[in-house]
Amino acid sequence: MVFTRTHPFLDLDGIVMGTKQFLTKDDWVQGAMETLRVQGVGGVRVLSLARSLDLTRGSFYWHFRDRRDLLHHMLDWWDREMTDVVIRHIDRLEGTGSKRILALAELILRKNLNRYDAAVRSWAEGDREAAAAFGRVMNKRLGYVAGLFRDAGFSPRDAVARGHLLAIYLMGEDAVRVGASLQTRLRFLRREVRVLTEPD
Amino acid sequence: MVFTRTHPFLDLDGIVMGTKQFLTKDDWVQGAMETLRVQGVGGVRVLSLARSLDLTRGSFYWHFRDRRDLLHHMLDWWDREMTDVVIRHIDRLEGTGSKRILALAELILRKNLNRYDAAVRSWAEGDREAAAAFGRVMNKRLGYVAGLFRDAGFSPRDAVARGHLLAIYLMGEDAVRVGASLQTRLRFLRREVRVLTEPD
DNA sequence: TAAAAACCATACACTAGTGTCTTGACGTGG
DNA sequence: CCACGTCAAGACACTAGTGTATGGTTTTTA
Repeated sequence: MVFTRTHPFLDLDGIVMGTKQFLTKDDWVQGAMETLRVQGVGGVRVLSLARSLDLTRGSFYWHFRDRRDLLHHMLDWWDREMTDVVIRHIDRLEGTGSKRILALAELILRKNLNRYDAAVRSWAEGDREAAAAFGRVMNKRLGYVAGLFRDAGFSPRDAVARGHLLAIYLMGEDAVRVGASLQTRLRFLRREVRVLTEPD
Repeated sequence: MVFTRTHPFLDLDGIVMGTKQFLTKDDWVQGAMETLRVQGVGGVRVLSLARSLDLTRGSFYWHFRDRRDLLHHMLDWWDREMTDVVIRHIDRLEGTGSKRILALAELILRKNLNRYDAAVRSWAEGDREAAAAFGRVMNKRLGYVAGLFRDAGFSPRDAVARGHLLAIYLMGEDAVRVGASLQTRLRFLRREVRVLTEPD
C-alpha cells in the first residue's frame, strides 16, 4: 500500500508550517481532550479516536500502553496547559491587586482556558486518579487567586472567600453563557470582578 | 424459573412500607442519574444499568422506547427534582432578602441538590437536547436568585451580578470541597453569602 | 375467575470496542 | 546501503452493548 498520508500542521499563530508524516503523543492527547469535552470520559474510545484522526488503533498502541495510559496523559496535559500556563503568565505581569485579578479572568475567557473543566470535573466524580488530579489543580487555582485578593488588600479570610467565588465562577461561567459573544461575556465578567474587588 | 424477586422500598421518611414486585419508570431514571453522576452520559448504558438493578434489558425496553428515551426522561427528572422543588420551597418561606438567600443556599448543600449538575453540564456540551434543558434550568435558577438579590435591596444590574456569582458557586461548590464535612462546607458558604449580601 | 394489562426473561442478530501480535513502510546514522 | 528505530496497518479473539421479537408470569380489572 502507498503510504503518502501527510498532515498539514499549524504553529501557534495559525500559520501553516509544513507537513508531518507521523503523529506525536500530544496529537493523540489533544484529540482526546476534544472528545472528552463533548462526550465525557466514556466517549474517549481508542477506536473512535483513531477514526477521527484518520488512523487505526495500531498507531495508538504504539504510543500508549492502553486506554488508561492515555487518560493519565490527558490529566497531565490539562494540568500543565490549562493552569500552570495561566499562573506563569500572570506572575510575569506588571501591576498588582485588582488589575491582575481582572487580567487573569480575562485571559481565561479570551483563550477559553476553562473549556475542559466541566468534563474533567465530571470525570473526577467516578475515577480516583482524575479526582486526585482535579483536586490538586483546584487547590493550586484557589490558592493562587486567593493570594491575588490578599495582594489587593483583603484580609486572609476575606481573600479566600472572594478568591473561591471568582475561581468557581471562572470554572462555570461558560456553561451559563452559551451562545453569548465574547464581548457580552467579558461585560458580565468585569461586573462580577468589580463586585468582588470593591472594598466593603 | 421461579419468579419471587421482591424489592423492599422506602417512603420519603425512610420507613419501610412494604415490598414491590415491579420497578417503575422512576426507579430506572433515578438509577440512571446515579450512573450519570459517576460515569457521565457515556456510562449510562442499558445493559449495565439493568445489571445494577438486578434485572434484564427486557424490563427496560418495556418502560422506554430506547436509550434515547431514557436520557430524555432523565433531563425532565433533573429539572423537576433539583430546581423546581427548591424554588417552591423557598417561595413558601417567611422572611425576605438575605435571609431567604442563605436559606436557599443551605438547602442546596444540605440536600445535595447540586450533585448531578456537573454531569448534566458536561453532557450538555455534546448533546443538543441536554444543552437545551440545561440552558432552561440555568436561566430559571439565575433569574430566581437574581430576584432574591433584588428583594434584598440591590440594583437590578448588581442583583444579576451577585445572583450569578452565587448560582454558579452553588453549582461548583461540591467540586472543590471534596472530602470536607457538611459543617465545613456550610461555614465556607455562609462567608461567601455574607460577602455577596453585604452592601458596598 | 377469566380476560386484559403490566412487567420481565430469553434468544437472536447485530455493531462497537479492547488488547495482542505480526507485518511492513519510512527515516536516519554508521 | 543497510540495519535499526519509529510509526502505523491489519488480522485475531474476545467482551460489551443495542434493539427486536416472543413468550411467560404476575397483577388488575371486569
